[in-house]
Amino acid sequence: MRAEAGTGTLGKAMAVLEAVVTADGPQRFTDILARSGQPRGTLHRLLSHLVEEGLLVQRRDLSYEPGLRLLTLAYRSWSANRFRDIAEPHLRRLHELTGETVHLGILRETEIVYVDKVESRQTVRMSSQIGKASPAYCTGIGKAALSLLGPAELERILARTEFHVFTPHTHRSAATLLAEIEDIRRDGHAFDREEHEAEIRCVAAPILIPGSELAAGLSVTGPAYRVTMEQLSAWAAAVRAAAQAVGEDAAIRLGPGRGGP
Amino acid sequence: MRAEAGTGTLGKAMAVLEAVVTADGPQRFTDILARSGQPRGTLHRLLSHLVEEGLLVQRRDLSYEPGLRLLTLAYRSWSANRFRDIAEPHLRRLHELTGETVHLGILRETEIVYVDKVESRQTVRMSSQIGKASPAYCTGIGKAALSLLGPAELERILARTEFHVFTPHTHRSAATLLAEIEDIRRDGHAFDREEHEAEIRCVAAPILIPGSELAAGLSVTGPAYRVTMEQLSAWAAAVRAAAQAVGEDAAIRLGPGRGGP
DNA sequence: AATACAGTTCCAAATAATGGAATACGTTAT
DNA sequence: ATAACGTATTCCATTATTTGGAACTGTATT
Repeated sequence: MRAEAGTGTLGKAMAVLEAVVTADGPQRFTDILARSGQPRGTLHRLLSHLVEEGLLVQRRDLSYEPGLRLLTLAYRSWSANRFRDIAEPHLRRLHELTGETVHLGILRETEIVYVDKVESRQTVRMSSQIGKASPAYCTGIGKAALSLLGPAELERILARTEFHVFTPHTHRSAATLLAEIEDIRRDGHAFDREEHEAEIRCVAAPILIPGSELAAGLSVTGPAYRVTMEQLSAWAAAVRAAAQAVGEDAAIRLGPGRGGP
Repeated sequence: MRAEAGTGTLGKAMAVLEAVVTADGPQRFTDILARSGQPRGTLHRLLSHLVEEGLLVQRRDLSYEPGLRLLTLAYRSWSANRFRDIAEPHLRRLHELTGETVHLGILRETEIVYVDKVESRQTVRMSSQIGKASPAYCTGIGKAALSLLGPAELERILARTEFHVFTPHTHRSAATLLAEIEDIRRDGHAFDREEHEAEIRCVAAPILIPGSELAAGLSVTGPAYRVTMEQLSAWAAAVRAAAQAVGEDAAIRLGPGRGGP
């Protein structure tokens, strides 16, 4: 497990929590012991505290799994998120125009976190993937959001990015990515040319969230067999317009005062 | 703010986090100072740690709001939740049968937390309200789940319950609730007769989650103008059957070994 | 019964948290 | 300009919590 920063006890607790949450099944004490590298005594107390707080639950067989408190906290913060609320009608409109799935995402470090989604097919899980985090360097919204950053911040993020190769089209280094980011700045929109998932393409545009120093974006995504690059290019103007509209709405309704993303 | 238990530093941090998350807008330092009752120095360090961990975000105007890490953690634990996964097809089947909204909920202390939902109308927010917590004593799933508890646990929960009156039909005391819980144990299903929200009724059945010591339930909910008590009674057998099926599936696929809710 | 393994408890030492007070910052009023 | 105010931040000696190795308990396994 990664070394935790200068966040003292809280950092350790969160690292342990993360270790349990990212594992695929219930974790026994020894599993977590190995994953976390904490000494036995310390880990035991940490786990008790996490259970007492409802962040973890202990099963009858003593193994640990995520507790419901996380879900409740996330629900509260999600439904109080004014930025998402403001963006929603614009996402809907874009979905009606294109018939394809529309995403709203916010950049956090090297990842893009999806905070809303509008889609046709009802087959869907959760709001399918609200809260899901994907690498920024190989997703449309991610690259769009990166294009908003200043040089120093961009460099810091890229230095931390691991260029994992997902498909033949995935960027393999910062060099090619930086070149594309130049294009994105010029054009005002970004494409995902099957870089993260094969057979999945998207066109995205950046949004600056006023008040917070957050970089966000929205996108239209579709399967390659149905959505050609020409089709995406044709939608680009509408995507830029929607992003712009969200930004303006947010500037008015969030501003420096009450309420925020 | 409620006094935090013996969870040391983590408890304080979570209390502060909760204070920010439950507030309706971004909170300034002084707001949180008043709400949390922590001394200035302590609170300031706590907030920095929460921000460093990504649990809070600080805006340009210095106010604090929920960070994205909560959403990501919740997403991971939700999508890895095998109990929800197992229940899902049964919820879907029940939805197809009734045409009304179907919920899956798990009891946590005095509240029922919704962990999945299947509904027709696509107008919906988030998975509308996954992660939302409602009082157990006035909801169908809540009362169904309470009926699974032993006397000691039930008493402990009821002692902590505040009987807030939401509608003319809301239980006003433990006495009437306990009487109804007897009925629920006998019948195997529970009704919500517009007790939490006016014009909203539901029929629910309890599920015992094996492995965890969790009490859960599922329900069919509809608006009073469309769903009569007779209709709900007619659905009760199907709801019981679905709950039973989820329980059996879970017993097989969760068991004492790998994987869990 | 003996052995191995997993989880829990203990406690002196180390460390991080504490919190009151002083300081810096930004804003509005004089 | 300058003063006055409200707010956020930093400081640091004290204190309480965390730390973590080791001993202990309980439960399977041979």
